[in-house]
Amino acid sequence: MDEETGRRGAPTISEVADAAGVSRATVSRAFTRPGMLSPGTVARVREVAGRIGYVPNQVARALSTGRHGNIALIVPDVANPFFPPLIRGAQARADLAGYCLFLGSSDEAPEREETLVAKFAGQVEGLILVSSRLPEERIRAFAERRPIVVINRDVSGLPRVLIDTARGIAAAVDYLADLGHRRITYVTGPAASWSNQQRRHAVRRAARRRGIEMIALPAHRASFEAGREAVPEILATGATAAIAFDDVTAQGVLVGLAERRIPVPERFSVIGCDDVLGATTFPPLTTVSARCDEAGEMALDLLEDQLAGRGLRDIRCVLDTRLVVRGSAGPAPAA
Amino acid sequence: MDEETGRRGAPTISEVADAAGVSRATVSRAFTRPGMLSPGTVARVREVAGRIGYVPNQVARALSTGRHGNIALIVPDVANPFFPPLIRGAQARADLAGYCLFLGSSDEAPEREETLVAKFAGQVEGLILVSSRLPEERIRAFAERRPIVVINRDVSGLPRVLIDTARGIAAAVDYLADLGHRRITYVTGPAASWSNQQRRHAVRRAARRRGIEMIALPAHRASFEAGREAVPEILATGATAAIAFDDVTAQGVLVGLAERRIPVPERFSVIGCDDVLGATTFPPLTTVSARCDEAGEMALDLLEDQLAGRGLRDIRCVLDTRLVVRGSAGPAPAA
DNA sequence: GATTGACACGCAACCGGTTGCATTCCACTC
DNA sequence: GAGTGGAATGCAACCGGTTGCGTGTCAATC
Repeated sequence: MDEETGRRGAPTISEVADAAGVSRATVSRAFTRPGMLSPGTVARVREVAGRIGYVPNQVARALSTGRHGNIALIVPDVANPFFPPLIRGAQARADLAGYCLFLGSSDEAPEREETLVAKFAGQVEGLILVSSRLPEERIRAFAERRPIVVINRDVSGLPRVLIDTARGIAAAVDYLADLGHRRITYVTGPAASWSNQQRRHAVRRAARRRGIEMIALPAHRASFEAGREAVPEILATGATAAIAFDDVTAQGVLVGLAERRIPVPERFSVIGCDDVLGATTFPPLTTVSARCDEAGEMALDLLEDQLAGRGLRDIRCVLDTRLVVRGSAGPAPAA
Repeated sequence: MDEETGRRGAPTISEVADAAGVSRATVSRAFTRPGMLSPGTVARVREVAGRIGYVPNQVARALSTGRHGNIALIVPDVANPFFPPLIRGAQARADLAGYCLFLGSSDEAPEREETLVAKFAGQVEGLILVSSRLPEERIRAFAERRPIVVINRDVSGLPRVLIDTARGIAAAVDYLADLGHRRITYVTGPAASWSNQQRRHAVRRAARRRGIEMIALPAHRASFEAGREAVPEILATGATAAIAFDDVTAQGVLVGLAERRIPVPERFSVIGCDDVLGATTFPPLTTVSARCDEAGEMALDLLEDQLAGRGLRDIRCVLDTRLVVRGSAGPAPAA
């Protein structure tokens, strides 16, 4: 008993062994391989263990077996609503497989991500990196030490899951074109982001195919504010609709328009991407669903395969997307 | 080298010792107590270690020292915007103190929280439980094993930080009263929540003091939808303003009002609580700031004190709040 | 020149589990 | 009654670090 804190050291396997009159090996097996022991012994050991409050020490177990039972999931920013569904998906799968999920948030800073990964690497069996901001060679270096699965980052040679918004974006452009829009803008996201590049190209391609004009506007900062501040520029282009890099940016656009008393969708149409806001905006946001939850599930399945020794090293899972029509896009206003 | 995966076992302290021609103890000390060794030895050992890619094994270290260098932070739901600022605050402090923060999300389910805490308990030095949904005796039981700090839960005997919204709420009621509102509603949050009870009482007390009428409306579900669905009931009371349990609920109210083309704040005023949405709504939400980031910082500081052996076991930190005026509340409409 | 003490380093035990192998016991077969 | 095989359990090494204590070296002191 620690005098200072009143907290006593947890009972160890040896104490249980003494109390039950068996060897430490037997206690260990009573928990890990009960089939090896006589039913009576198992019951007796467990009873004693329960009585004195013994809980196997995970750390010691990990040291001798090399298996920690933990998986780390690192995201750039927990505050970004894109990630929680993904986290939840991964967590559900981790539960099923008996793994404990450790979450880390890097605040979009590569250095923080680096230290986070390094610290986690020693305590988990594998890691999932979401929208990693790390240089590719660093990711590869870590992958030498531990199995790694990446999400939304196309690192060849590693298992990766990519959300392919191209199809959904194309549907969004078609939708706008069908509604009579002839000039649209794309409000850009982080320049370094794989998703942003992919989305921007998708908008451009689809617009060209439909013969409508597309103007890309650089985002000066992150997300919401970027969207809000882009509104004057958007309007200056003479466009009648905007597709935003993500839902949060789209929400910014929505607010910027509301501030100028421009009714949506009557006078201007807005489409987001990711479908993370649900119907919490006004008007409810028409958006491209990214199925983030499935991305999380899939990443965990891939990692599990790696850990089990089965599963390919170089596998590229692409998740398709579709347009979710709500109320923020409508017919182009008469000129 | 593992034939299957191409991944080799990490170099151990023994390999470094052999390569550098010193004992394992010396290698260990070269990293943990360089002052004990001659500068030349330290340099040589580190050089060799770096060359063969040695990284101290955290698990082994934790086993022998009992110090893991990890802290767990468990929240009910990462998707709730209340938590990210708190997480960030805690993380910043953890960095400073050299701890690695493990995050867990319990999805509001006590059983999940229970297993999460149990799994984490063996691998961290201490835990922070935010808005825990666990029965008090369970929290106490875990606190026997590891230092625990709780946030927004008044468990006597444990270090706890409480966000006291009473003052801010009172200011909000005063503000509304000053603007001429005579009947207001409070849109309730989760019944089991400590914060909800506290806020509800605060509204009632302040309303009585100012001699205005206060009507509490039960929330049928969580947050956003609760707010949106409460709008008809709110309007039926004849009230001219609403204070919502939290910002997300307030956002729901805002959307519900917008759907009915009721302009805010011209015809109805809305005030939220927590200040987690910033100015991302339209109109920007007037709200009671909860200083969640500071709560996270403070909790980590308290935990650190516990771990260092200093610090009281039974300490109750109360964070004050204040009203943040934006644009969602205005003068009461003329009757 | 013997004594002393600081310094640098090695030895070996220890943290709390797991596990290959040896041992004991017993029922069963020939 | 000796031989055999399987079931139940113990022994002891091992996982990869940390650390108290002991030893050897060398310069300073008397």
